[in-house]
Amino acid sequence: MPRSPTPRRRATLASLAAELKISRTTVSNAYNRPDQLSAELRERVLSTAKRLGYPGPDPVARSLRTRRAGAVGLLTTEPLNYSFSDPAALDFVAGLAESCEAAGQGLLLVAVGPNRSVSEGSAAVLAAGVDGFVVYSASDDDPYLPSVLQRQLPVVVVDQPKGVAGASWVGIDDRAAMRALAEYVIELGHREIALLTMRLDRARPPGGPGPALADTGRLRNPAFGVQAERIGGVCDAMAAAGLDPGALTIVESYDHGPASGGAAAEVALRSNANLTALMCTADVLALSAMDHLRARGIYVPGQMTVTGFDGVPEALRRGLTTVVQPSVDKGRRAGELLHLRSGVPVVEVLTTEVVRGRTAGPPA
Amino acid sequence: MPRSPTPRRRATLASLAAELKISRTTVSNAYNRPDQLSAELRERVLSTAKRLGYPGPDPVARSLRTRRAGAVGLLTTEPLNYSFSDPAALDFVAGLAESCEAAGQGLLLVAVGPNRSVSEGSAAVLAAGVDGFVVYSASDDDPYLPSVLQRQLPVVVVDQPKGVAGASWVGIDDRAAMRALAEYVIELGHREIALLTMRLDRARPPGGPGPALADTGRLRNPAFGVQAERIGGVCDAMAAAGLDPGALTIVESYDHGPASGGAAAEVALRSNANLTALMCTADVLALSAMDHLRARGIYVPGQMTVTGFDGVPEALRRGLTTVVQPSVDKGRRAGELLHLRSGVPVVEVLTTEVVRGRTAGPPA
DNA sequence: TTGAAAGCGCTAACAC
DNA sequence: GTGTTAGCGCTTTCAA
Repeated sequence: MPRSPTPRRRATLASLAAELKISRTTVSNAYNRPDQLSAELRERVLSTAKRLGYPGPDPVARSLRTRRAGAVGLLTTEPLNYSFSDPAALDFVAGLAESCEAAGQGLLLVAVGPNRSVSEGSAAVLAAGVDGFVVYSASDDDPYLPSVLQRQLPVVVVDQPKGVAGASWVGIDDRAAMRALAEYVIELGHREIALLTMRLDRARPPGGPGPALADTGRLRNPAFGVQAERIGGVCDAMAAAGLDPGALTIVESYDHGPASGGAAAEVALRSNANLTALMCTADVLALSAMDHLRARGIYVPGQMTVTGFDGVPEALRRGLTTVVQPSVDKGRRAGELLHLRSGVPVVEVLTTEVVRGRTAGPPA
Repeated sequence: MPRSPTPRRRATLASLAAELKISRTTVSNAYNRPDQLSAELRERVLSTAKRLGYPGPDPVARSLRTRRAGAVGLLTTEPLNYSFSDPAALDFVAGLAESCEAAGQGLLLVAVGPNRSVSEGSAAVLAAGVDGFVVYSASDDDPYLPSVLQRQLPVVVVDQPKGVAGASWVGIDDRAAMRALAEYVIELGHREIALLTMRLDRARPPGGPGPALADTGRLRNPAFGVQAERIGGVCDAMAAAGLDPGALTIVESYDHGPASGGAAAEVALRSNANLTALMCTADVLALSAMDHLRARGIYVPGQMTVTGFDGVPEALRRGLTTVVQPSVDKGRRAGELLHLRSGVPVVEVLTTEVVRGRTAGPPA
């Protein structure tokens, strides 16, 4: 079965030039600088290319020569379906993708995840053909961060960890935002408050897979700064109101599935039957908690106040009282900082807004 | 401000070798073949590398030399947040990412979207440093497909278009699956049926942005084969039951936002007040339609039967009668076929299952 | 165990 | 408008 002009060896720019008896430069120009040669010659080059099955300049070779990979690497802590199951994370990626697209850059999802060992993951980071990295919401002790830094490429950290030397940072003031929300809850009259958080540390807590009362050790030294900040914000508000932050019931949800919030709410309720408010560090947690409360016949906000964090569409639709943060902008901004490649690390704090929905009211 | 050993010029493998007065081969081996040199020497190489700030072999140069980019390109028709807003698409990407990860390959989201012109998008495809492409659910006349093919790399098409020469294909038998579902609906006694579809063509329909009764022209020659197949499946079932497929009310939803299904349902109801069943070519459409019906006080399934397609988690949770397709597997399989790089195009049809939920019943 | 030589395919200076 | 030259940084025979 003769397959049309398939030379045994793939055509290259050089072979095309030889065929046409012109220089490689001219062929290169035909692709990259159309104005540098006559239209006829260019046409002749392009048509010969088609005839020879030359696919155009090899991207890798070009990258080597120009020192630009044309892509941005995205490092996420969690496996993809996991991290993207949170609409806020998805919005972030969408924003990042948008800015990459506008800059003509690809977005490389670096193959790091639970299927591979840390050394394999590091190898993937070291082997990524990119011009810079975006690190999304990693723990302070993320095992891949050192490899990213080793590359000596521009890095933008989103959300956490804060203070990575030489890297830009984009995020929000989690502590202040959460404090503002907590102040509102306290103002409503709540005194018995529980806080449902996402994981505080990379290491699994001892007590099994489900949500559990947060371990003091984990609370004291959380690897995920964002959670720590949000907890801190609630404590700040309590302290400012003359309440004892130590009385706050904190439940950590290590794995986040669609029902984690409900399970965490259950743990909180069991731990303290007098609770009147459930504050959550993520909307997905709050929404799930609300579902659970409804199933248990606990009315929101009449019997229980529930708040979230993020401002994902479903939360706003359902009237959740929450902090809205600009997730898409975060992604966009992160990309822009990378594409700027000014070299100077930038810290950018985006604004948030407390949205008073229909899920917070005075305690019964 | 003296920044630690920052040579004016970035260290390279060659400069490291020169510094150590050993050959480049040996340095290369220190990174790639630890067994090819003594542990001490390797240690010396690595520590000198650290001292000089050498980040390890340049990925791009290595790719040029080894002829392997170490990444797979993913071409999606829709902008990211758009295509990922469908959980089925997200599952697909998760599956693909998983197989890439297992193969140690990165996943490059190619910068193609509405922010860039077609020629810019094509340039991005031509410039992507990848070893192969996955094309996800593109239209028959997708403007980037030719560029993908031009690259002469392994290609796996997912869902549509079918029959791309030289490319593998992974998908399901949409027609048979939809037919089976329609047979069930007809069997229940439904005669007045509407079908709500996703977009049938890349070009916007004339009648404005919202869902509209499908244009005959678009129906006759849909650019999105999957929709065509699913429509065909319903028609097959009707014809087999002695019904006139021409009586089917078809509403096309060009843009899909979270409320599109409801809007489409409204169009269908207005067009035919006697409808007793709303079949949808996607769960997201069906779920939104159900919300709309509830808001209108139309009881499902008592007054209206609703069916979906895909089997996304929320649909199953809500008891939607639908076709479950293995979206994650689709992604995984697509990746595997690419990593196989056998060269021989493969066609792989995954199995589906009709799930009889709580949203289909006999007509009132 | 190490080294020398030979490119991978391309583009950027610079000359003509 | 076109060609010549010189690498980009690396790996891979092959030979020592």
